[in-house]
Amino acid sequence: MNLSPSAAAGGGLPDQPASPEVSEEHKCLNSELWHACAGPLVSLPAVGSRVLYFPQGHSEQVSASTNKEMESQIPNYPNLPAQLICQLHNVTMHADAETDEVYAQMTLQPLSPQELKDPFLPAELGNASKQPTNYFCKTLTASDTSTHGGFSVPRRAAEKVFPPLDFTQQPPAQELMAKDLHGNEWKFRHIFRGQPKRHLLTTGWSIFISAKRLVAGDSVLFIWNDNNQLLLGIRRANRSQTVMPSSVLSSDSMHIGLLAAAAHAASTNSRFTIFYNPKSKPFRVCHTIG
Amino acid sequence: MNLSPSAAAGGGLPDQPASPEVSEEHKCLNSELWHACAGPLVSLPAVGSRVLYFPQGHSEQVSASTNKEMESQIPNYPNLPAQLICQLHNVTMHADAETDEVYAQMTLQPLSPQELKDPFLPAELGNASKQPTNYFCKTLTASDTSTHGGFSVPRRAAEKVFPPLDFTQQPPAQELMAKDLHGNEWKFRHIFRGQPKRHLLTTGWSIFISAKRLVAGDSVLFIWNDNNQLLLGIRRANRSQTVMPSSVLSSDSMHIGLLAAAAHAASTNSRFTIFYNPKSKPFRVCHTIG
DNA sequence: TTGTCTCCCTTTGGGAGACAA
DNA sequence: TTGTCTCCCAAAGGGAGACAA
Repeated sequence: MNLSPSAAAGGGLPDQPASPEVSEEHKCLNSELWHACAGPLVSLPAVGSRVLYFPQGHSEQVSASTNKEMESQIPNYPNLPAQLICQLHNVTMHADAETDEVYAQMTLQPLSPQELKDPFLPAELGNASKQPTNYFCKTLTASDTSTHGGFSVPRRAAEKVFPPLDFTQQPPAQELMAKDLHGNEWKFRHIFRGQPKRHLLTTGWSIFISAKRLVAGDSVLFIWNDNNQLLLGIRRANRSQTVMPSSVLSSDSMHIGLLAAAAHAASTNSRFTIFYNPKSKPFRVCHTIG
Repeated sequence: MNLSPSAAAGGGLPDQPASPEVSEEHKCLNSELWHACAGPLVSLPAVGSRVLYFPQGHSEQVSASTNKEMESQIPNYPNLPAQLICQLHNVTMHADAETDEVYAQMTLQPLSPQELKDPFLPAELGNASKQPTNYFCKTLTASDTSTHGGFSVPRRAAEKVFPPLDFTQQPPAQELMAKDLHGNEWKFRHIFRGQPKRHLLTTGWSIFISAKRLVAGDSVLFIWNDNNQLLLGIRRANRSQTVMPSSVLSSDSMHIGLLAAAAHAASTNSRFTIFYNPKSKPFRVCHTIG
């Protein structure tokens, strides 16, 4: 049993350096794919804009997503207001190495009272999330994820997003290459066959399904980027939460870390970094006018 | 492809409640299995004893184990000494849900100067880790982990640890049930066959190997507990580190959380919780005499 | 004593059209 | 239009002894 896409039949997984985390920093994750995966309700504030950050809300969200409960008291952070008005210095888009779920890393800097008095013209006011048009998203059926056979491509989706088939061939078929969020390539046979005729992805599909551990109810989405590359993203259905950082940090440290980092930044007006998971409860970075 | 042990051929995986983390708290992980997995160099301090805790060392260790680098400055914790003399209030043994690697959760309380003056008689001084005798540990070979065939049991190990076979049968064989660190049961066919004769685990073995994602170089260990149950633990070979808590906490928060929790506890003499991973660099909870 | 190989046969599962919702 | 089924055949894989380190 070989779950890696580097296996014979599947697409070639490029050799990974020791730390995938580091390598990911170096290449830019496709913004349209990120937004397509995040969904139409998610928008990222623009760099330079002012945002409201709620440390307590964020802490609760992390707590919920890791299924951890507090074991002891949380220290009080008298310097930590319920909400911080911050300037957004940096946003980078990421995808979890295990699950392909998208998240963003943001560098925030709390604004001093003086800076808050400064006039502020928001450069772009709430730039709505630009959902790409040249894409399709399909929720996987039991047949799509079964071991017998491949993926049934909705007709309009195939016609809109996949390169046109050569219908002089019998049957019409081609090889598709698609890059996932980490830049790994996956190879699929795209064929138009059956009675009645329909578009299917066959060879390569089941390797993708098992490598990404997709099940019926999860969604896949295909999209073309500006660089004429086919991209492939995932939206996982909600399911029993994974319990992530066991054996590394106690839940106390996790909570306190988040609050302490914000408190320290607030008292020194220095930058701090948060992870924004668009899939959690409504996150509390909001656009605001200074 | 079904990787769960609840599948037809394998042992029955008991129904899991929504949160495995919580359920694990309720049952007591077998101490001998924990120590066998942790190895002979690891010993846990006794509850009530005094220990030295090095927050900075712990922080660096977590940093190394998660492959995360700091993105911004760490605040200074003026109240946080380089080492804290603490009383150990609680120790619980755990195993990572993903990897089965053992770790311990400890509740520490920094001692006040007054308490430090109190006479202190260590109840048990450095109780050496009690390695069980009725156990064996084998490093898996390429054959043990290949898809063709099962697990070759070293002869003495099988005779010492497995129930004796009925040699009047031809071939002698029995069914073994073994519980892993999470209490899940795995079923194996134990047979004595071949030319020359040897002990083998066949049916059920490959399901275990793929479910636990074991590879050649990893080790398995079998042990009997007081309750007459066969237990099954894992020691993984060192390999490229997993990058654990991505998309949950920034590395900054992780560092700061650990230090801030210790600093807060130190200044208030309140209890705090740490995770002790015996596999990392020598950890810095040391026995000490008050 | 035990790790690897190869052989044999069962099981799994890709890939096709049939058929029905 | 597309989800599921079944059929057919290729590939994967378990379980056995052979053989050698």
